[in-house]
Amino acid sequence: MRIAELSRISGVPVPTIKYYLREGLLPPGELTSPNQASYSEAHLRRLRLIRALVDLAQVPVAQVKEVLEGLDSDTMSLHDKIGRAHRAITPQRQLTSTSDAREAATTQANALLASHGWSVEPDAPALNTLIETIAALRTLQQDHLVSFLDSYATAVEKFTELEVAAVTSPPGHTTPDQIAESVILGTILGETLISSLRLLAQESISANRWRTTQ
Amino acid sequence: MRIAELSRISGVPVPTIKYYLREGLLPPGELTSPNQASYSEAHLRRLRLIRALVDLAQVPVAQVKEVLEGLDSDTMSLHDKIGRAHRAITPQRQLTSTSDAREAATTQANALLASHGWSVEPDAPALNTLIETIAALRTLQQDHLVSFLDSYATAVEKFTELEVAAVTSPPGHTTPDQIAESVILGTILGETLISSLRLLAQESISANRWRTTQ
DNA sequence: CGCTTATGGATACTGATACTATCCATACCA
DNA sequence: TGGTATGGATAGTATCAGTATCCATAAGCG
Repeated sequence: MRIAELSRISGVPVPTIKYYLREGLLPPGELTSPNQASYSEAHLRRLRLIRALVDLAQVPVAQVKEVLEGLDSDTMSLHDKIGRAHRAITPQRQLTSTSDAREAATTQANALLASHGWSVEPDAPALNTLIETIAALRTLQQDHLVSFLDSYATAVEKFTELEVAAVTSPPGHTTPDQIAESVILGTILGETLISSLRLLAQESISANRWRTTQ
Repeated sequence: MRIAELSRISGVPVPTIKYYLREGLLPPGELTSPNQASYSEAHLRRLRLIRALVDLAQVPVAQVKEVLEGLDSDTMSLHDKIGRAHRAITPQRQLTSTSDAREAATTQANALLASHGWSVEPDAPALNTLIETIAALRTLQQDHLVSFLDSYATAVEKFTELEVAAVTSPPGHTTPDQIAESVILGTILGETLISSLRLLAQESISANRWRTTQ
């Protein structure tokens, strides 16, 4: 198919497709002549994947590129591909807390990891976020939220087990490529899914509880 | 205190504080003379709140303003304040799915809400996200993830109950203002917290399972 | 065959966002 | 009393995610 059809089917404007091609998010079409290329189903699928990450999961275009390069690699382990995806969806946050608040939060975060038997790299992107968030909540005197961390972690473990189960026992497809794509989509779009479910649950509970009170 | 001290304690540059003042995120200091103002502990606290929302939760500045205006309102119900916060952290997403995929996803989303007894407004910001995400996952042939939606929702309910408990039975403070702030922080920073915990759990499980395989 | 439309590739432009930088008249501080 | 800080206003900057324009060529139609 040509670019106009790709655009029509996907709903993505032609200039935007050209932009993704320029940025290397989308591999070039197969050239049939110097200024004519044909795009395949794989391009359509890739384009849809890009839009899901950009529009739904709000992943910056440059990070989407990183994720896709990981997906396309055939030397990288699945664990490393997941690491790339994690780095892509975790914004680099500067250290905003004071050093002693940060130290206390670090201790608490490490204790939490240890008590749940989670072993992660000390420079895991999410670890910094966790530490900074704990520090911020403490500084803002919201310690009660922090005290629920452990229960949060327990509930989160359930998610992750579900996800791993969903992905390692897939119904039909089983090529490593497809599994990798499932895992990455589960990681990234799963976030969007959980977030929206949480907000919906909150809205429902909140409506019952606080609609009339101040 | 003066602006230099506010900057020093908070770690936020003076020009940035001025920017927040201009944008109305931070109320003006009390003028002691035409070009001299003094800032209080309340300003420091508000500034920290702004930075937590902007830096940690990645809420756009314009949306932070919305949230704060909600917090400061004394006529708005807590439920409406939460609604503002939800709108602030849910990006307005254009409809990207085809209309029949969207229709199918809508049906499924509504069935999910019904089966969990969640009643939400039909224009709840998160509902659109949920629908679009389901539609995208189906289009990308990731139905197995969709089939776990129900278990996700069950796990999410636990979160929300925990959060409501954390907020409605606070240890010390109980003024409506403080409760509102706690709820909004729980809603927004809770998202950041859960997200980072999920990534950490994933990394740990992934390391054990997929470090060596492809 | 000729004419309109589409295409690939390159380059330039745009609008939004979140700051930074400068200026200036005044005020505090040693 | 002179150097630094301040409030307020205005202007400038960097980044991001597209859009727009151009051009030479190619495809499709009559």
